[in-house]
Amino acid sequence: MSLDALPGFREFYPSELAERNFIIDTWREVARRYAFVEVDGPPLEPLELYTRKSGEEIVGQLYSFTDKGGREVALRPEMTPTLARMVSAKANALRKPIRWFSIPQLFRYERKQRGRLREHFQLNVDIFGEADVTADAELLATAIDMMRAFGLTSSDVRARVSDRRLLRGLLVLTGITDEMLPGVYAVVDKLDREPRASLEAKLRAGGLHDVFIGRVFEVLKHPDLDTLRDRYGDVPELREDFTRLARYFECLEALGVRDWVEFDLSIVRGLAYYTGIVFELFDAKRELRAICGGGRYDSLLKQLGGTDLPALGFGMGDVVLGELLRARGRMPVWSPAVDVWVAYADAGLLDDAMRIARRLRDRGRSVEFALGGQQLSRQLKAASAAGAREALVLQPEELERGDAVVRRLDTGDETRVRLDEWIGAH
RNA sequence: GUGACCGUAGCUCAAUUGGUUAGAGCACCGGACUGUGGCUCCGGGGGUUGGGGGUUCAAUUCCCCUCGGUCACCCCA
Repeated sequence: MSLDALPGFREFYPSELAERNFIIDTWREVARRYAFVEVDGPPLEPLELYTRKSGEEIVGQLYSFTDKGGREVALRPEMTPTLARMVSAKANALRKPIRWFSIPQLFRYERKQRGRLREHFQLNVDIFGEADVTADAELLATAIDMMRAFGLTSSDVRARVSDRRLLRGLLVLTGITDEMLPGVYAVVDKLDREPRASLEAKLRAGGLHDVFIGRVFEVLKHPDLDTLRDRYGDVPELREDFTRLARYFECLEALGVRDWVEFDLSIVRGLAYYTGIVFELFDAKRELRAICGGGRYDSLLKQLGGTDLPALGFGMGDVVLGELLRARGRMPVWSPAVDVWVAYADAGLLDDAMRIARRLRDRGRSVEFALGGQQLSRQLKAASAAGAREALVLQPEELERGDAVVRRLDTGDETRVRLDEWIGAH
């Protein structure tokens, strides 16, 4: 074929679609346990929904075009702006806190890489209208419980959490101003991936004096919470942040996920709109990209021109997660499954086979038979290949008497049955 | 967007220093075993060697361009 699928877009053959469905079904099931309800929005949105504010980072990677009506439109690169609009439109009518999840297919125009395509399915779980840290813990517990539902353990997957308010407070103490913060966040985000020298160079290029640079690294060399508290716990401006984080970990303990989580001040997340506790889930061996990321974005709804509601949420894509599940042997191997194969010894019995298939299908069974008049040995071979558990073998004389043979395809055992009774028992 | 490496049937790979109609295994379809499958044997379809151009008597093999893939960077979901 000369017309291949576009780069970065996937075709799902049966086994691949089965894997995708396994992931999505598990997401739905756990979201349901946590009492989140599912919503969805348009896959195509006005371009301005993303260019207006959101993150300017996204704009360069938008899958956008002009439609036939002259509108500038974009395939959705993320779900949050749509959700923000939906919440704002009915903010007064919706019971708070609003607990929503959605599983949109998202699109980005960028170079394909491992774990990163131009299209993916992403679970979004969000809570709107709750400012208390309990909601932050509930959200992370949901993400972690999903890992558990996939059969992964706390030695397969780790969660790292931080709080942008604490990080900001610590940096402000060192004399960093709000204008310098974005540049510093960008460097903090790369703390464990790049050598210190190149990070310092970046800060310097961002206009920071060496004095500040030294102080920034001084703060960041205490990644664990206890050390930070010992050192900065008495600072009045930070007291609230330490109290909140302590409560956060208490909640995580009560929700049963504490042992999956570690504090890491260097987690800031790329998106500019996060305002509070942020987190990432990643494989413990650090072989793959982040599995999931999220946090609190209290001011986003208002910034997008909607209601002023506190909000928090996370996104989890199917691509990295799928890679991890396969690598850890947690992805079910798909095989076809047919309940009953109706085989006929004589092509003249094909119509009888169809009538019997019809009756079994009416009863909800998955039934297949040879569409072309194949010889019996072919039919049974096909029945095995189709994953049929049993074959109903029709013979002219037996059928005349209302009998048939049921052959179990795994053991080869055969039993003679009264056809009507056997069908009725299904 | 930048850089490096790699492109032979659906998949995994062959093809002697460039040498005739590019082969094999698996998979698929069919035949043999003619009231019963998984084994075995036999056969079949399927490749303008990613595409285009160049060098040569001759290119899967050498050179250039292009497209695609992989990895890293960038950026992030």
